[in-house]
Amino acid sequence: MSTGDRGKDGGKDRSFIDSAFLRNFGTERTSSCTGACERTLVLQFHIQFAILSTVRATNGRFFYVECDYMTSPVRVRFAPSPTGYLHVGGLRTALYNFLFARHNGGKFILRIEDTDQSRKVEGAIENLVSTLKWAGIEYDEGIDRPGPFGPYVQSERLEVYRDHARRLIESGNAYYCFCTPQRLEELRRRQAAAKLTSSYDRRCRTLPQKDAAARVEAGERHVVRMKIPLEGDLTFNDLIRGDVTISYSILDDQVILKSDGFPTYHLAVVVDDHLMQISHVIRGEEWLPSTPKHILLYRYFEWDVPEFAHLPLLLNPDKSKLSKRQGDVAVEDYRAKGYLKEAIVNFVALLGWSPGDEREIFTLEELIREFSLDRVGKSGAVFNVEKLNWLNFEHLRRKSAEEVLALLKEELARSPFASNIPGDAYLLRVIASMRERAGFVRDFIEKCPYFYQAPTRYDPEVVKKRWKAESFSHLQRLAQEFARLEQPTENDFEVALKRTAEELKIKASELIHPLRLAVSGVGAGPGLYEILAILGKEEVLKRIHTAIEKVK
RNA sequence: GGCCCUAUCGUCUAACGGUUCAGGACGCAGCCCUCUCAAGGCUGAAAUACGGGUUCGAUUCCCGUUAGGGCUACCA
Repeated sequence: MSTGDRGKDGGKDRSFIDSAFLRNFGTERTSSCTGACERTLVLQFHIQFAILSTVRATNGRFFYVECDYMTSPVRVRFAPSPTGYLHVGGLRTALYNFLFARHNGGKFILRIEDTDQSRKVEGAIENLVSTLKWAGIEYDEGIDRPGPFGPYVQSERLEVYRDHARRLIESGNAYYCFCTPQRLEELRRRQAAAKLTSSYDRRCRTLPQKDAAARVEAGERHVVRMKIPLEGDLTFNDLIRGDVTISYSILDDQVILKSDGFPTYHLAVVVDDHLMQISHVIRGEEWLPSTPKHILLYRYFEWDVPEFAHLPLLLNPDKSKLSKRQGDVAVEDYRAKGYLKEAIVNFVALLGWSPGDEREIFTLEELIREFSLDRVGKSGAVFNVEKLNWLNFEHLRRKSAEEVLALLKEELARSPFASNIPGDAYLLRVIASMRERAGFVRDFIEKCPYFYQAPTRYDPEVVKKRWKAESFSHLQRLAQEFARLEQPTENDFEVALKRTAEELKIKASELIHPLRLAVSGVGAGPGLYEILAILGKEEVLKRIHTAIEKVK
């Protein structure tokens, strides 16, 4: 919990606080505790639903709290730059924003941050959008969901940023800079050689505004830089980390408008977040150090500052920031590998957030119901595929047979058995028998190809272990028994097999194992009688005869 | 280098100063079940980085050390 001071408002304290808190503490508590105590409480409990419009002392000791309940003050956004694929870290950021919005009855916006022309990748936006939608993360406003604050693509808003840059120059909070990249490069080299912290030396900051304007007018290449106060520091509150203080002395006069006329992230994010009425900025921890620059911009524009929540990073197994080279990082990769969206969403939600009790399996709806920022942790989390696999298994298990059937048919269409896909009734029986053996949909094919095709080879290991010299005659005899059955069920097969074993004076397992090998080619799988019943008498007999000929 | 953030089993985490031999989950090992493989059940190994404080009492609060990460661009 933290203070949510929204700044300049004529001395009035305006904090975001939780409506539930207000209901609980609003009237009764205020009159039963001292002003100082109440104030502390309010500040500690601040959350997000209502604006505290008045906090004033009466009879010298008590505070009364009045509040305006806002209908739906929460507006959050996911603002990726379209550089190719959707990173799992990005998916988590998007998910947390989405969950936060839905949980609080707010809006979730998708904004594309494509202000770096050199990093633009063809088709990246489409891919981003389709992956997000696949995962079930639906946004209320965005590229293809028009809203009142569009356009939602930054490259289509260049005029807005230029206007705002101009405003900052006029108010004296930014200035034109004509330093060439060469000079800056040289500057950095000298600073490095002298073992100094590299930063812009602010040469153009003191240029007379008139001269600078004239040079711009004359067409001289330039950028716009924001002014950082020469001394002091800035403390802001992060919903996840608490107070963070950063000294101005280490901040650069950041470029906010590039020489190509595009804004940098810092300008664009602040302008858009304000114009789009974003209430909470929930983003990756990599932005924590530059947040003071953003807050400074809000102040320069005289805008209210939104709440900030910086999410811990996702890590590689070696704890470095999750990146390519150490496994897959694209959501698309996991999708292609056959992971269920339910599993990925569940898994990613648990990387940094926990429900507080011992539940592990969540649907998206349950996550919406349970999610809250104050149960988000502060430390980075390693992306651990083992647990994702387990979650995939759990979510697959929870799907109805019909759902799995649909998925299986899609998978079969892409498989070697595409030309000969069995009917639904048959597939349903396969699904029932393979359920607890399948972690992925494709396991209903790959772990039991014998349901789609007679074995073409017999696992040599199993042959060695289970196939005895007598097995030929035993199976011969068994085939004769089976041949007499009419439309045999699982139980009929079992009874017939046990009777045969008795007559042969051998243990049932001496028939079971060779038979399993004969019909499936492998040594593992569902119960044998289940397999037999699914395959059917004719197929079983055929496979027994083939095995007798081919196994040696 | 400078600045910022972080620190509980191998991994994800719970514990919001006190019924904690630090709980759960994944993974791992063993046992049970069993026609195999799974699933399931039971059991086990496994953690508060270190050092100082504060306190009657610290995983929990403070400081330092160490370690890891992030940032340090006319990239986001």
